[in-house]
Amino acid sequence: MTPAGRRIVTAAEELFYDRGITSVGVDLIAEYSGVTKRTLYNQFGSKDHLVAVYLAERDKRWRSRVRETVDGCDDPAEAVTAPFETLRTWSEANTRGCAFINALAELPDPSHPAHRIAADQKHWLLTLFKELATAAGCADADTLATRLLVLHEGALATQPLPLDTLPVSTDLARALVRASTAPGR
Amino acid sequence: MTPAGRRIVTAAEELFYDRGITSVGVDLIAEYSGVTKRTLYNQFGSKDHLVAVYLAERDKRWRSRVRETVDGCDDPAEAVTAPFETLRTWSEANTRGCAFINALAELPDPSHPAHRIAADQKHWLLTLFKELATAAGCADADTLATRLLVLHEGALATQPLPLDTLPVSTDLARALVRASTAPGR
DNA sequence: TCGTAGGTATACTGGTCTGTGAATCTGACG
DNA sequence: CGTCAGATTCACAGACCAGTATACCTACGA
Repeated sequence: MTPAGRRIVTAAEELFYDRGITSVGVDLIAEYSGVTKRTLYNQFGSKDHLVAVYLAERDKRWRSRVRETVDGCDDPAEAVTAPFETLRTWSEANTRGCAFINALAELPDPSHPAHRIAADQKHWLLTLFKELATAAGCADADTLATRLLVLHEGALATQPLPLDTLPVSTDLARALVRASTAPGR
Repeated sequence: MTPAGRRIVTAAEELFYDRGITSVGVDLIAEYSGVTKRTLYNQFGSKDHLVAVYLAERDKRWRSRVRETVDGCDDPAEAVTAPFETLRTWSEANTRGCAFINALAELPDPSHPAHRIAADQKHWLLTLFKELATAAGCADADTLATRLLVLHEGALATQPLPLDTLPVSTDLARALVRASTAPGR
């Protein structure tokens, strides 16, 4: 990707997330990234494609943050709930909820690439939870993983509201992991 | 509200939810409800106001459905998770996630009436969970209520994705209620 | 030295959007 | 019969939007 292309994606990430995809026009993105609209179209071809790149790039950044947090855990049981810790720091700069759920809300057409990207992201997180739970020796890793995903998404979805759900979600997630690794079970 | 006004709101409920607020123009709503655009503006003044009415009306319908389900429960412990049962039947005709979360995604301006309506809705559900938990004699009703809310919103948010999270969420919700009313605690 | 890729500058097309103006119609109710 | 609110008809303003056309500039590598 050319330097101009990179600047465009950076601007798109900020504007699309903060103001919504439909509300942000290509002219604004071009102006914001100090680039001509012609360049934007030479690089990405269409707004829809730029939206797809924006989501894919954001997904990539988020996954590497999660991976970092997971790898920074000594205890395998602690690692299972590492994505909740990522969410805590991630939320400091991202207070408009989940970019992928939001994108689905704005782009109802199921054939839009955004739908595949969003589905892939959630599926990736579910699989990660499964793998981490299995590695930590949790009972019924499949159910536990789905439970953790629901808690994660619930905390993320309610983030734009004045409810402060993350601490409670994280606590419950840890309790579930603890319970499924308890010697009694 | 005049008969025409009611038809407009009905059309708006369907179109806004299924296709997104920004993607649906007032012309489409007018055509869909068999009414002139002039009438629409005479009744509601602006699209933003119509959006607010749409959300308020949907909220009203949903609350009465929840109340019905709650009132249909014999066991107070069963009543605590009644909103999850409502969500099950509600989801049969509403597969695009939460209309309020979606509205926040599309309307980033915090001064838009949609924000207040959405916040009120989630706050109402949280309070309901608290009341029901207290009535059922649950320990730590406040924390339990927040946990249930997160599960509810998580199931709702992941609904547009191919994940089938509702059964697992409902099971966990019931288990949490059971645990907090156990004689041991 | 010359071609080419990446970028700039600017004007423009065709369409859609929210919202308004002005005149007319219709039916219920006093 | 007269009034008036609700509704229709239809044209139109003004803004914005995605995407295109054309011409030009610049740096770099064969």
